[in-house]
Amino acid sequence: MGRGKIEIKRIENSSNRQVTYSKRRNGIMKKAKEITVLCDAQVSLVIFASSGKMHEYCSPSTTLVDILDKYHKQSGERLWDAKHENLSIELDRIKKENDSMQIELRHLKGEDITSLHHKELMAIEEALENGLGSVREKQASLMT
Amino acid sequence: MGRGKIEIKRIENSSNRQVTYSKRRNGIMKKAKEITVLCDAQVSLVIFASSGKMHEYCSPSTTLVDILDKYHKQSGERLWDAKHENLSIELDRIKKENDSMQIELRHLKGEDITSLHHKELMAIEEALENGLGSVREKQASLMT
DNA sequence: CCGACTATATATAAATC
DNA sequence: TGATTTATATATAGTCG
Repeated sequence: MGRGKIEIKRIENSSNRQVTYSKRRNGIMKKAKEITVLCDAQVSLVIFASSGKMHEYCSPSTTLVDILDKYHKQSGERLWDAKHENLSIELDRIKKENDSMQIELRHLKGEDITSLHHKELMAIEEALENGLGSVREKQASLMT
Repeated sequence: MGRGKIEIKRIENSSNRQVTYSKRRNGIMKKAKEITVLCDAQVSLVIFASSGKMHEYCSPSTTLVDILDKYHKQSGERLWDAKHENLSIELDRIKKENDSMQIELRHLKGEDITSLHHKELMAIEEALENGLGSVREKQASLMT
């Protein structure tokens, strides 16, 4: 709708794309407001430009959270739970990583080693000797 | 836009309202798809009719969860509940703990120590000596 | 890069089937 | 009712300052 017809495909010229983006964004926002008023609908509209900038519209009389809540109920899709689950999984993973580092650290400090066997102790001893070697070398170099 | 101009206020005739709703809903959906393609934007659009029926559009290449996640980051608004927020705070805390343990481990292994000063090196050296002492003592006791 | 300005393409209100 | 067809209102692509 304009001087010339355009195909609906990515606008390659980046400044044209930006201009079209902001014009059309305004257009959609306006339409969203209109349908809200004309048909008393509830609308939530969130747009991210490729630049990462965000714009949103949400009908007055409601909030994004309300709309998502209704969405949640209607679609049966568990938006929150899914998000929640991902976080918990990551938390678990990192906690495990944490635990094993903590054990390694304790061992290197000579703690909690009573239950270790000869082979494991040898490995720790070697690691400590190597570390000590590096540190002493560094110390020496600082003495110039 | 049509045979007659209309004011932007609630359409009182309910069947007209319904008709206008579905026409305009289609229009907005189409516009949303177009801006997505033309300007590679990411769009999430959720509409509830007054009847309670829902319609949604979400750009391909993304999901509502992704968009909400970005929304959350940008707006700083608390879309997620308190429980969720706590999880994410804990995750951050544990990640930091993780990082500092990783650094400590590296130092004990003699890695990444070039930027350390004498005092710090001394502390590490002492820790290593202590560890080595404990480990060797344990080794000796195993030899019965 | 912006806003203002058209000429045209689209969307859609009302009419019609 | 609901789909299709107009006649008109709007949106907007390209242009200019």
